[in-house]
Amino acid sequence: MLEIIHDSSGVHKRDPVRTREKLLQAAFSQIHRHGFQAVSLDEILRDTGVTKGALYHHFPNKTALGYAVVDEIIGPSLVNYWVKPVLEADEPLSALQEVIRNAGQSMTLDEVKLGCPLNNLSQEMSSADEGFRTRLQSIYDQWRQGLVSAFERAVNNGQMRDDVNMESVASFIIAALEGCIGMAKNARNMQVLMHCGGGILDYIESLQR
Amino acid sequence: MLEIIHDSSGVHKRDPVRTREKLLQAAFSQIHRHGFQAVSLDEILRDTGVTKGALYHHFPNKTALGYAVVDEIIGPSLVNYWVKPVLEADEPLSALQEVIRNAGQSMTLDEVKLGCPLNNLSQEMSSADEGFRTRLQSIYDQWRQGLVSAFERAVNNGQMRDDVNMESVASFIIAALEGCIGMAKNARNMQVLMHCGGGILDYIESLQR
DNA sequence: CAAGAAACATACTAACCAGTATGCTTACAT
DNA sequence: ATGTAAGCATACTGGTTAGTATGTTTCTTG
Repeated sequence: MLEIIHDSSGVHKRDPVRTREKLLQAAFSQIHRHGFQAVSLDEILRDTGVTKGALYHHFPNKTALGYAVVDEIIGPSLVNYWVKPVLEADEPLSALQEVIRNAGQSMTLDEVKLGCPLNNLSQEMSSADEGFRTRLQSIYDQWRQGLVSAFERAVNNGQMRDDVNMESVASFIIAALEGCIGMAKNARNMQVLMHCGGGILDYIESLQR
Repeated sequence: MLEIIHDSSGVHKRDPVRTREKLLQAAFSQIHRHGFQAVSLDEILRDTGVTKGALYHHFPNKTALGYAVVDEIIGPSLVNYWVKPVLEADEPLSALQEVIRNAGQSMTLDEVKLGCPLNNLSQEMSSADEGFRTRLQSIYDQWRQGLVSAFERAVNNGQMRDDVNMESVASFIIAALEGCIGMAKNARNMQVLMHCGGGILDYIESLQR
């Protein structure tokens, strides 16, 4: 009666690496939108066209899928976007300001509404699941340590004041950034993001010498 | 066979006001710990000893209970703790610093682990339920407007620089505060809270004249 | 090419949870 | 005191969800 019209090739090619990647991406997207606990595995399966058997072949349970999203997507992309450019720059403070400005300008309202994946997950899961908390914490640690070593270079180059506690400054900047995005997310307002971001830029400016 | 040993008086006194209050408090506590969506109504009923019939007599559904927690508990307590003292003080900037210092010192590690109820709920619910978002946003608005009018007084008294955008400053301070608490919550670490808080205090100091 | 393992597919289960139906009890107004 | 409504109690329902059981197909390797 009904022809099989799916997969035009007529052949069921298998690509376990790609299947796993599709699951990770769909899971990330869903988690970003709804939070980990509110995510339905069935929804992920619908999004990807993968079946339950395949999902549970690649991941032992929902939590493991969440961990993989943190380790393989959220962590690397944050380091890549926020840490690496600052770490590699000749003028770390200016580079940091540039990254922040760039984020503020390139972010769409839709992205603002979703908030920062790292902060979202932290707030949701840190008290519910220790495995999430430690994984997310290690991302924050990388971020902070990246800023600190960038600051050390800036001080050595005579580009930055040396009368500040670099750990404190790094923590404060990260916290302020997450706070700004969270604020703008709730307000659904780009201007709030810009206002807050401006405060951070001013603060960083005050570290320059 | 089995005597009724509960309620020693032997009489079932009714106190609808108190019943409602118990539900609100238990709901607040559960929401603070687990987030709104993860809260089980059955758990609230267990905590309070109230039955499902009573709960649904006082609240039409779970969402309405959540709204009431925001309107009647989270909002008032935030205004009372963070806004009123600053609004009434002779020296608003110093008063704000004092409130922040006080919060940092009086907060226990357990409280830090739970995070800020306002921020927790915002991050969780702002994209999931518009009713929550607007209610929480109006709390943030009260806070911000409170700070702005405090700043206006400070400027008029010659206690504060007049070359800053007060809305921006207020937004930035609130965002930084929430960011700090969120950071410390995930780190489960009082020192992180103190470091970040120190950054905010320094920033406020830079507004003084 | 055969055999075993990896990769998937389908159907099912058990638990949980918000919400409902229904009936009983206390309080209050007339 | 009595009728009526507010306040509360209990049992149930329908839907959803993570996870499992079991079978089938594709791939790899000797």
